[in-house]
Amino acid sequence: MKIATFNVNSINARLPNLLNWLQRCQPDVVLLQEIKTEFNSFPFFDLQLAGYEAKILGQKSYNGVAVLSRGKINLVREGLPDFEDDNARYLEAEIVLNQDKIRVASVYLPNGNPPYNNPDDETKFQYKLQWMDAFYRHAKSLCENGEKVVFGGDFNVILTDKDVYNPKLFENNALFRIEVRQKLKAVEYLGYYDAFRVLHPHENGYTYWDYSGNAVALDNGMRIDYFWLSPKATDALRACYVDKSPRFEDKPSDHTPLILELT
DNA sequence: ATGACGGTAGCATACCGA
Repeated sequence: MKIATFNVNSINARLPNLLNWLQRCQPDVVLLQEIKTEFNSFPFFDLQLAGYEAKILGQKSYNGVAVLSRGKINLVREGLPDFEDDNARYLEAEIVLNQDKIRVASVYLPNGNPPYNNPDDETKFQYKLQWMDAFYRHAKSLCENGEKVVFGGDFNVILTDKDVYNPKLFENNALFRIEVRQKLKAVEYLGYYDAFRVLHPHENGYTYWDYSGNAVALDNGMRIDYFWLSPKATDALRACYVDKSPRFEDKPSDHTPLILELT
């Protein structure tokens, strides 16, 4: 089973790029982030023609997450439990494919940096920390039932120095501050595995390059998209790798897909 | 310190992003 996570930075702006990539990659399940649209303007029909059913938690202009699958999708929850959230950032589903059943979630963490015109405003950072606490609590409740759980998405956290091209530049950035790294580490200590890092201890694994500053050519990237697997899912882990190809196409997202293969 | 670049809303410019 091939599962992908892809922050598309608007599904409607990205549709040709996304459809070309689906055709090449042929994933069974796709977790999308930043679809930036509501139900009524989501391209269900184009995706159906490409062979995918879709469940979405949409939002106009910002955020928005989706789960695509070639098999049946049973919606489990929209948003994190016991957490009031104005933003569409979490969608959990049960996928049944070839008599295999897994729980997947498309996850889009808050960025957490202050607005440019108010650099001392910590409101967004506090929201990010609260969001991560709610995610931790939910991840903890799921790790106790021993099933295959796959959290995939844009976690907006640079875990270590190795996960960014210039750690010094990001010292005070909300993606790299010690508070968020500790909170994501805490999820790992619950018993979840960072699928890419398990298999590739030395590669940088960048999944994001800024649009500006010739970042792709200079490989000025960061690893902020992850698959976090429960122990049962990790037992089935066969491969995890970055597919950089969509980043070189016309009108790319600033992220590129991370691919997971389970036996 | 600022801008580089891109998307959306909605029509000029503000907001968001990582």
